[in-house]
Amino acid sequence: MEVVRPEFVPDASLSHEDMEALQRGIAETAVFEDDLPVDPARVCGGSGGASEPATDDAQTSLADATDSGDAATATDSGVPAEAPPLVAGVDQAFVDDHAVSAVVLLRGGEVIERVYAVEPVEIPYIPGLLSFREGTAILSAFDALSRDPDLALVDGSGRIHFREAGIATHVGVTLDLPTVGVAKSLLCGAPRESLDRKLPQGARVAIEADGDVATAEPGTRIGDAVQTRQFENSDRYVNPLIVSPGHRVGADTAADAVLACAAGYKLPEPTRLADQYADEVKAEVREELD
DNA sequence: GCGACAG
DNA sequence: ATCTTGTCGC
Repeated sequence: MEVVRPEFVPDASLSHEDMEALQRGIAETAVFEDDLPVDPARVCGGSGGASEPATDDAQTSLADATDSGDAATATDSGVPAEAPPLVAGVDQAFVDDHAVSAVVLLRGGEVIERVYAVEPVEIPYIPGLLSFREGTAILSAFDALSRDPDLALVDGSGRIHFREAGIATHVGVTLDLPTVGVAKSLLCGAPRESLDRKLPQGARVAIEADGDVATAEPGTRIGDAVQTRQFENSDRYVNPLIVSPGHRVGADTAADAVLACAAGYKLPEPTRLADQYADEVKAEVREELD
């Protein structure tokens, strides 16, 4: 798919000041409410999501996958059955000075396409400016994708960001694609309840803007901590994921989508499979580098 | 000056 | 993110 807003394409040669200015523009353009082409409740596996105590039923097929032919959508029973939404997962891996961005596209829990791109990284990791380091590789991978996803889950923050323009928001606005940010730790903002305790699977704790979020009124809900997985018979516990709207998705739907895509692992399937694919590609790309 | 910070 | 053994839980 292609870039819809060229003015927001991440440019690593900008000064930090200009990068921040660009982020403010991105945040003003971003839509933090539902504006999806599909029913958010059906985003992933045809069945439910993770709300059930993890029995080891469908552990999902190992992704090797070439793909499938296109099955027609038409049904001959009375009502036209809509095909499940196309959900993409995005994640990166690094090899020396190169970023490997992987995008895995799923429909009803099935992998239908996988693409990747390798781009040299121009700048170091700087909290708050992550998209300027990884954005080029991500857009390059999306350019190789043959169809447009209905929704994409991106590793990292979306609205939970100092200027409400995390990597999920940056990518979403640039492509005008509905996105959700899925991070493993909190960049900024304040949980309304302590996260240092064992939360039950399916639980959500709102994250609100605090003084670190320069563009939002303190108290604004900018995302949630979401418990996609939890141990049953143990004193140990799994930390929640930090989920936030990227673009064209509200906080409730962002959390709904992540929980709907959870299949027994902490990470939702799209992101988990993209993470796995990025590692595979990394191993191969590792050699063809001088 | 100090703290604090996705991947 | 990346470098890694063992350990725990399901």
